[in-house]
Amino acid sequence: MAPEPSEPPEVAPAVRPWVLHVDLDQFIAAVEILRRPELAGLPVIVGGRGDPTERAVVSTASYEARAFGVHSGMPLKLAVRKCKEAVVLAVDAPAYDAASAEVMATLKAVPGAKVQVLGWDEAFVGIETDDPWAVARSIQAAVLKRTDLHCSVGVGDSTVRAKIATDFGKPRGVFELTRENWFEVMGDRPTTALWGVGSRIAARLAGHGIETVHDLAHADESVLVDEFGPAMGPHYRRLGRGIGTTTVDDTPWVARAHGRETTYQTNLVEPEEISGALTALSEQVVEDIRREERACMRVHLKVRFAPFFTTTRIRKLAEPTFDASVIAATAFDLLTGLGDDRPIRLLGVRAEMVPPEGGYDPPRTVGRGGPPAR
DNA sequence: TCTGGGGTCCTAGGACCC
DNA sequence: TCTGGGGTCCTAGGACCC
Repeated sequence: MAPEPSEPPEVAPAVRPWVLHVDLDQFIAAVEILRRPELAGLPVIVGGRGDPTERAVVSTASYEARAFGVHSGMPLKLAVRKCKEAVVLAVDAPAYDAASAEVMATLKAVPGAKVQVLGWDEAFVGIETDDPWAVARSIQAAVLKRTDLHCSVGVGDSTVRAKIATDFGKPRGVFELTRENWFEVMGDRPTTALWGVGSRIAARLAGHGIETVHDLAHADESVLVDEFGPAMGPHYRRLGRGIGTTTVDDTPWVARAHGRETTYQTNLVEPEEISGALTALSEQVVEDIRREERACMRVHLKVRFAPFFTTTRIRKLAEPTFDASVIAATAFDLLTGLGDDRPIRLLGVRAEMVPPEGGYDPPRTVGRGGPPAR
């Protein structure tokens, strides 16, 4: 039994490892507004080729456009219907690559920081400090000074908590989420508030009466194992408690695969145009894997038939290859094997590459965010 | 309303081997 | 005739994230 202290101890804050999650505010829209200052304050939507009559979705909307109910992932046609006065711009990936590189270089220049890049506009920063808020503020200032871009920072004692904290800080703010305030902040929120729980998982959890983060944290582990398996079941319960890795992994990211996919403005029907499309996609994929000098060992075909049915097929190749015609022929063969002659809206070809010497270690979860390796 | 394009990882079940 | 138990590899499919 701990004695009651007569007065609170005056202790200096200890130096501890912290995880900071840095997330740029409306990144893509912000980059566009930087080079077209006259757009500041206007509703800006970036998506597709900038033509709202085409099949495309919103990549990012400015805060002004979001006020109209426009958000990422929304069909462009619907977005402009909601916000008729919006300025619609084409996606310019090279511009965002360049801006992103500046931001990440700024983060890597923070003394003692380990940086794990998660995407164009976000990264974990691991740092040992007695004042994570001061570090967060200095990062915001440094990024703004170098790139004219604003960011929000989540401060946490795990990657999961830091990542989730950021949203509460947006825009341009800092928010801290730790073991101390986790349940106070998150306990009553729906499970979808967790990084890695989407609508499908949430629905399966709800089937067991698990609706909130608190419910998940205190759920019967055997129920979760039965529903989700021995790896994912316990993982979801840990997620509900905000428990995750406490270290930031700054080893360079190694891609497992490269793929290209295209949604056709008019559906494909003729075999010749289908095989032509697969050839074009395969050639693009080969450009990417040649750059990495890692051959294709498995071909993934993705097909979206009209009106809206998507399926994938995989085939391992007898020999690793850089030959686009082999990849295209394999994809065509997989497509033929489906025996489905409905018109095609989308085709995708992905090349899974030969792993580097010694395999993938450590396994990375970039772009997924969540489940533990192993 | 009508749904992009880039990724990663997990599970289940069948084939096959010892 | 009835049928083990362990392991690996492969494919199909699902789910999630930015």
